[in-house]
This record gives sequence, C-alpha cells and structure tokens, in this order.
Amino acid sequence: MDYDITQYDRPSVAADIVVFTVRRGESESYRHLSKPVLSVLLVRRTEEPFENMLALPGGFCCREETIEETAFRKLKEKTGVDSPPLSLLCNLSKLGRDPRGWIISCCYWTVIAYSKATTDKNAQWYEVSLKESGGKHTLILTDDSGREYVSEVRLHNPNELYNQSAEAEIPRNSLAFDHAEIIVNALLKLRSSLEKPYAAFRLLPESFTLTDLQQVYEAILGRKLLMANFRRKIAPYVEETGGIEGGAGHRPSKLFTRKAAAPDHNAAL
Amino acid sequence: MDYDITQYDRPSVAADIVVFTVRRGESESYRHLSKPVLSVLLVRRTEEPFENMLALPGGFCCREETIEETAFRKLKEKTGVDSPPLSLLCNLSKLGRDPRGWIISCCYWTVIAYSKATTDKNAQWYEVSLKESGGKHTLILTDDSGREYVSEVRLHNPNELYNQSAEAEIPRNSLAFDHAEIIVNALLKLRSSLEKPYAAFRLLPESFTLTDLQQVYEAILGRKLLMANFRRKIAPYVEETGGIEGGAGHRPSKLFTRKAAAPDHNAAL
DNA sequence: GCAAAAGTGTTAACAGTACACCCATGT
DNA sequence: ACATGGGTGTACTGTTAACACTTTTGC
Repeated sequence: MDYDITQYDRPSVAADIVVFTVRRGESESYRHLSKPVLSVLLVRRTEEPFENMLALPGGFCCREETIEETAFRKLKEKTGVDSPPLSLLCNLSKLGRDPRGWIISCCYWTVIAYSKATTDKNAQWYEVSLKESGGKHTLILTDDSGREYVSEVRLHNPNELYNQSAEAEIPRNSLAFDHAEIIVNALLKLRSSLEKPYAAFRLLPESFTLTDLQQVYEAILGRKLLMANFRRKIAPYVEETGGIEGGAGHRPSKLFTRKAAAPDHNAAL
Repeated sequence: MDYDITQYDRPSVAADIVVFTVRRGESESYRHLSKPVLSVLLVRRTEEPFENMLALPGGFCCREETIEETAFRKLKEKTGVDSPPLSLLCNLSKLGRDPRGWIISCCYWTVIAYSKATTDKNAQWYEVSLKESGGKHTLILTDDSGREYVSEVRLHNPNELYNQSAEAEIPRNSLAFDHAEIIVNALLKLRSSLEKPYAAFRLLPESFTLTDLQQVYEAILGRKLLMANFRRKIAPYVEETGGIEGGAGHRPSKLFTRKAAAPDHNAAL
C-alpha cells in the first residue's frame, strides 16, 4: 500500500456515547416500592449546529489517545464518573450529517450506576421510553420537570446502519443530528444484552435483592416480568449473601451478590 | 462544542474487511459428495510495514465517501465482486499498531458467494480453521498449495476489544498487524450469526439442497450437525421449489429457496 | 387482620439433542 | 445388491411461560 499519510485529506473523528442508567423514584407509601426508570444522559447544545437541542455527550479525538479514551475523557468531563467499559454501537460517516465538515462519529454505549454527580450542569438524565407500532419506533424522553421530547425513528438494518451514501436527512425532532436513532439502537442492544445479567449488575450495588434486579430488567425492557420465571433465569448468576433487607411493610428480602464464578463471567455486554 | 475543524490534528481512517466464503472441493467419486471449506480473502503485502506478510484487504478513506464505501471500493478493486452488505466488527485506534502514524482502522466482516474472479493476483482465498483449547485460540490458514500459516490468538473481551491504550503488541505470527485476532473475532461473529440462516443464504445459489445448506453451516461452525435436527431448525426459513437434483449415486434431493416472508427477514447478519 | 411483596411449586408448551429407521438412486 | 446420502419419526431433555399458592413482615 503506497500511502503517504500526509498526502491525503483526513476526516475529523469524534466519539459519541449513549450512557444509560436506572434511577429509583421515591416511595409513595411505607408499603409500596418505588419504581425505577431507565434514563439516558444527554447534553444541551450551546452552539450551532443544532443549537439548544438535546444531543449525546461526545467530542473529538485528540492525538495520543484511542477513540475509547476520547469517549472516557468526554464522559468524565461531563459526568465526573469513572469510565465504565464501552461497547461499540456504530460508525457514522455519511456526508452531510454534520454541517461543520467531514466528520466521522464512532458511537458507543454503556451503563453506569446512577449518580447525581454530573459536574456539567448542561448534562442531565432523561427518562427513556420506547413505543413500537408497525415497525415504527417512537422515542420519548422526559426531563425531571416532566417535559417530553418525542422523536419518530425509522430504524435501518442494525448491522448495516448508515452504509448508504445518500445525503443524511436532518431529523425533524427534538434531538440533534441522528442521535434519536442512535439512542434507539443502543437501547435495543442493551435489551438484547440482558440475556445475561452483567449490564444489570453494573446498575446495582454489590448486594441487592432479586426484586431490585428484576426491576432493573423491567425498566430496561419496558415490560413486566413474572417473578418465578425471572428468578429461575438469573439463579445461575447470583448467590445469597446471607443478609436480609427488612423495614418495609411486608416480608423482608434476602440479599444477593453476583456469583464470582458465574457462567460466561467475562462476556461483554 | 467550540470546534474548528481545521484546527486540530486528524487521524487517517482506514477500512479493513474480513471476507468469508465457502468453497466446494471436487468430488472424489460418483457417490461421495465434496466437502465445502470455509475460506477468508487475504492479500500479500508488497510494502512495509509487514512486507510479504498476509493481511486483510483494506485501504484508506477518501473524501466524499463513507467508511463503508471505502470498504466496498477496496473490495471491488481486489476481488471484482459487487459490494455485499457489511457488518461492523471493531474500531482499532491503539497507538503504535501501525508504524506509519496515527491511523484508525474500522473493521467490517461479510460473506460472499465464491468466485475465482479475483482481479488482483495478490488477493487469494485461504482455508480457515480455528482450534480452541483452554481459552486459547489457534487460527490456521491454508493456501491452495497446502502451505499453512498458524497464528496463536489471545482473545480480548469481544465488545471491549482494543479499548486499552497500552502499546499494541506486534504479533509473532504470519499475519500483519493484529489481523489474526480480527479474523478470529469475525469468525466468532459469523458463527453466532448462524442462529439465523441469512449469512448461509448469501453463500448459496437461489435454489439449493438442504444438504448444501447444512454443509455451509458445518464449514463455518467447524463441526458436524445432525441432519434431522438441522432440518427442523431451518425449516421456517426455506420452502421447496419443486425442483429435484439427481444424478448422484443415491436418492435425489429436493431443491429449496429461502422463504420470501421468512421470520426476521430484514435482520442483519 | 390485612395489604404488599417475598418466595415456591406445578403444569403445559416448546426447542434442542441423540438416535433409529426407512427411501430412492446409479452403478 | 449395495453403498451412499436423502428424509422422517420418536423419545429424552432442559428451558420458558403462565398461573396458583404459601410466607412474612409493618401497620
């Protein structure tokens, strides 16, 4: 390959990260449990293009760092959290998707335990809900004051996403760039990753009740699960700590941890 | 984001493609069937770095094209085949993985029906076999004259591949860069994609016998399957054409096509 | 006692596995 | 006839889904 690295045009390379968490609401009474909700971390853009619109956190690669390190660095800047492992989602390189020029965006997704410690006031958690009807997806994001941001998303073939060269369509919704579609795809990957409970473990403290775990699943999957079946399914991955969590107006729950030698322990999300 | 696109250093961006095919050997007698083998398309490097070593086909992105188009173009140049859909495998951005400079490589994988029409004599098909023992993987590539290229591969966590910043280790095997590890990862993805038969369909003509299909599976998975079980598994995805393939020294087989309205027809590989 | 949630058992349906058996053909 | 592969049935297993039921707490 006769390639002089300085001879040709080079694109700018950016990393965008879809960060999910599951937050617990407040209890309504001494008896009822609170309902956890799935949320995604977004920033409000302060400049053109898409000024004032919501967008995924991200930024441009600098020399001497890998794309993943760019993602880690940007995440740390905006949220103060330490870098969780990232999973690759897609590469976006359509011309015209960013009016600033020739920009390639590498998108990753991950989950982190909830923390209010977002050092950047611009970054906030938005509740996520996904509706599906007849192949069409509707992404609904809700901020803490109840304001809704609705995006209609037409899904491309997940693994063949964005490999057409047609001019990128500017979306007509509340999110910058094609970020609504990215979030939906990340959510679908997160959901299918729950075949194994490792992503859920990252959202919980060291010891947790099986109901906690189930509620994380339900928040992510957006539907109720049957307790008996759920417990059988995750049984190989957890073990009792011996601890008990009581104090609520009903039978106390046993505490569990993830099993050290769980099957496929090193599997990625 | 206050970013002037011209202000910062930018990396070169390349696409590398792992192209698999399944080739039929020749029949040994009028009675025996030929055994298909899984193969991967490699080029022999003609320049430094890694001169004379085997490498994945690929090349650098030019302006006005997406990364996938780069992959398509390079594939066309080297094989003469038209672009099959690509699936994203990983992004490689470790410093030091390419001595020529700051180079990010986006790796894709795909399968194409076998054709000898490789316009570039440098590009050849190599038989692939993967051995596993105690978490270690051994990739064995064999060229048409029987010469073997063996690579020991220590697999990283698939989805978290290459997100460490440590200097990339130069592999001590027959393949350039970290391409042995990439091929192994692509093969594992191809294998898991066979839960659905769409990749296998791409390797066969419009109509095929169920034994053809099963042999494609066996070549990719590297193990024998039980006929009765295999047929039940793929039954929802195929339908009889009415045709018959005879002429061999045994009962003739029915011909099948992929069912038009197969379940998950639009699913990616 | 009672509401709420923790936790267990039972059943039917389904998918995956292994194996045994018969069928149709060209030589 | 016979070797070879095409093709089908069946029994065993484990997983999943649905539902019914019991247990334990705070008020």
